[in-house]
Amino acid sequence: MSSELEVLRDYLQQHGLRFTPERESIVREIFSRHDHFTVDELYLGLRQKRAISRASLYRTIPLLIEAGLISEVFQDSGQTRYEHTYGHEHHCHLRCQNCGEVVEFHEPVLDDLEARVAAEHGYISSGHRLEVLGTCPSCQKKSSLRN
Amino acid sequence: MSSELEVLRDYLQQHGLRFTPERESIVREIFSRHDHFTVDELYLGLRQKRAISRASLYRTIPLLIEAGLISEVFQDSGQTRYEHTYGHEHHCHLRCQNCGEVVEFHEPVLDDLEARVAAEHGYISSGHRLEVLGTCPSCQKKSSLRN
DNA sequence: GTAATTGCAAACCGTTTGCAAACCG
DNA sequence: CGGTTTGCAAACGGTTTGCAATTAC
Repeated sequence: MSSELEVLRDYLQQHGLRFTPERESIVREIFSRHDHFTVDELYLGLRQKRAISRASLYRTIPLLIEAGLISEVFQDSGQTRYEHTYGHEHHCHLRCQNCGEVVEFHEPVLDDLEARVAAEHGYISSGHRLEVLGTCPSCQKKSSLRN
Repeated sequence: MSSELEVLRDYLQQHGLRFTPERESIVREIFSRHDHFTVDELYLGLRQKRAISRASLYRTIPLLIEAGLISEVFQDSGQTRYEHTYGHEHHCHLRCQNCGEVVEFHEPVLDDLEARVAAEHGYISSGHRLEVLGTCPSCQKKSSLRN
């Protein structure tokens, strides 16, 4: 069981890339937060510790995805949101269309369904993304007050 | 059972909006194609019949989504892809990460799962989006040839 | 008649890229 | 030392918006 930094180091080495302090800081920052972040939020969070350009963030993110450390979660009004996934059980998202609140849930059934659907069409599956949309309890209250 | 144009007309009327020839053409074009289109593809398709500005397309699409005629399918290298959904059974997508091929499939289990997951968190659900990712048969062959 | 809609062109904004200096191995 | 990485600023491309003319109702 290796840490995210070891995963990064190994990935870089295997691809003839370099382990730089910038890349280390980015991974540290990403694994210190537990939210669905945008590149800009990451930039602002990092800025307090070490100045890193947005360009480097944009260049690093594809590497981290390739290395299996993070993944795209969804699009939020034009911006992509990411989460760290390495070391975490796969999960899906339940999102309130009104306020944007996100709840994570785990449904083992989906793994079987993924494999079955893929097989039925001759595909080899490599993952799935399920988003359930709805209205959260507190937004339900708010809208019932308005009526 | 009403047609897509009637749905459009009703939606517009109920919201104090106008039924224009442009909006009619857009809906006709969308329901004449059976693919996952981008705004630009729609623009090029329409252009042959009636010139409509991209601005009008961008302004009309949110209305059609609100009216329940179309929905976003997924992001494809920066562009949003849509499909017409009115009159069609809800389905999900199996996508090849290599060539982008998309297969649609229907899994009734997901409707139950959607309702159950939502209920468990006090949500009222309004839909779900599941994307299964993998490698299609023909891309599997290609990659086995390379090795 | 009057408010909604259209097309145009400019603005917007997240993301990508060319380049020269800095730096990892 | 050589090739990679960085930061900067400019470019890019999809989408949004202000405005004046047009049009649905």
